Amino acid sequence: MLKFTIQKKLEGTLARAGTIETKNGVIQTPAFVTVGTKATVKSLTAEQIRSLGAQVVLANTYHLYLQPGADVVEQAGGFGPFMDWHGPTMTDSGGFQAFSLGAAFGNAVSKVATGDAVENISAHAGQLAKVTDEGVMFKSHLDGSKHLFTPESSMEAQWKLGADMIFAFDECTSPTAPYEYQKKSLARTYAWAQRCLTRHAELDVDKQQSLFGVIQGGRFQELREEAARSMGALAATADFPEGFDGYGIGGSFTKDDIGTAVGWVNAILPEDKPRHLLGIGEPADLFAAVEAGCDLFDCIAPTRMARHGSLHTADGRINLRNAKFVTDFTPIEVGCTCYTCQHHTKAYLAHLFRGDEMTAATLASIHNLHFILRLVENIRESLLSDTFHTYKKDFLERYTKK
RNA sequence: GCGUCGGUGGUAGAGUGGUCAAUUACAACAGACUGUAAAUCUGUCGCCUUCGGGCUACGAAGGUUCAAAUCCUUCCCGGCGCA
Repeated sequence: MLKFTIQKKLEGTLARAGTIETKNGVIQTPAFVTVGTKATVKSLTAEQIRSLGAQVVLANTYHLYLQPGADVVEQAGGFGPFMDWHGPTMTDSGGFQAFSLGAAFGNAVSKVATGDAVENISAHAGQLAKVTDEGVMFKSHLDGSKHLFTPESSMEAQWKLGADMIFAFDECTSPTAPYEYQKKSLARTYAWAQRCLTRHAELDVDKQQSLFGVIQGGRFQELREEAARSMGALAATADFPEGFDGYGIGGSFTKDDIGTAVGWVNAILPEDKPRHLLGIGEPADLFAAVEAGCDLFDCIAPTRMARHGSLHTADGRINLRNAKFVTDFTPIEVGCTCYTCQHHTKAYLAHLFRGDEMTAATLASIHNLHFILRLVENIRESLLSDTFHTYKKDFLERYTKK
C-alpha cells in the first residue's frame, strides 16, 4: 500500500531523498510530519495546515482512544476526514505515553537528555503508566480510569483511526533507564512487534495501512544495533505475511549523539524502507538525522514552543515575551514568507502574548511550522542538488551563533 | 463638625507584639520545552553584599516595649453613617 522510492543518495553519508506514495498522496522526503495529537494541530485549522504546505499529519492513538474514542473516529471515516485533513496520515501507537505518563510523569526528564542529567530516577507512585510484558496499564490523565494497552489493542485502535501509516506498540524508555532495563525493555518491544505484525495482518486484509516497527535501545550502541538487526529481519515471512513497511526510531537520546545513535541503526536497517525518527524536530537534530539516513520526522516542538512564545529565526530562537519586543515593529523574521510575517509585527505578537490572546498561539504556530517545514524542504533540495554540506554548515553557523 | 471603619511592597489583598523584608495571587523580568499530562512549567521579583549578613521599609510624626506592620497619642488621607 506504500511505495517508497529513493531518488538520490548523498555520497559518504546515509542520507537520501525520495518519495513515499500513499493512497492519500505523495510525500517528498525527507519530510517533517506535523503533529496533530488529538486530530487537531493545536490552534490551527485544517485550512491553515494545508496553507503551510504540510505533507503529513500524525495523530495519537492513546489520546484519540480516550477522547472521543476510536469508534467515534472510525464512524467519522478516520482521523483525517474527521479533522478535514485529506493528505497522508500517521498515528503513533501510544508507546510514547508509556514514557511520558510513566517514567517521565512528574519528573524533569525528557526524551532528549542534556548534559549529564542522566541519573537514575526511580518509579514513583504518581505515575499514570505501568509497563508489563502484557502491555501498558494506563490511568487516564483525563478521569483516572484504567486502560490496558497491548500490542493487539493498539493495532485495533489504529485500525479504527485509519491512518495510512501506523506504528507498532513499543515501550519508549527513559534516558535515565540503565542498560539492564533497556535490554529487558528491548526484548519486550521486540515481542510486541511480532504481536503487532500478527494482529495487524488479521485486521488489514486489504493492506490499507502500512505498519512501521520501532527501534529502541536507548543510548547503547550494542542494543540499538541489535534492535535494528532483529526488527529489520522481521520481513515478510510465513509467520508474518506482511512484515514491516517502514521503521520508526524511538526512545531516548543524549543531545550530542542523536545523529550517531541514529546512524548505528540506519546502517543496519533495510535501505528500501522509509525511516521515521520519532519526536525529533530541532534544526540541528534534523540535519544530523537526515545525514544519518532518516526520511521522516515528527515533533511537537515547533507548535509547543510557538504557544510558549519561542520563535525560530535564521539567527536562532527568540522569545516574543521579552520586553525588547514590545515596540519592535518588524516581522519575526524579515524576508519570511509565512502568513504571520507577511501581516504582523513582533510588537503585535508580543501584545497578543501578554494579553493571553488565542491568536498569539495561532500566529506563532504558523511561523514555527512554516520555518521547520521549509527547513526540511530545503534540506531535501540540498540533497537533490548536492549542496547538503554547505547548506548545513551555513544554516547552523548562523542559527547557533549568538 | 461628630461618630465609625480603614490606609501594607507595581496592583489586589493576607498578617494584627517576637518564628516578618512581610503568606498568596496577578503584573513585571528571565529561562526551560524534541513520538503533546503542556495557551505549560521553573527561577527572580525593597536596596547593598566578600552570600555570613548589613541597611531602609507596612500613610506621617512621636511614644510604650528587650522587641512594633501589629499597642498608645497626634496629624494627614479615604469609605460609610449622623448632622
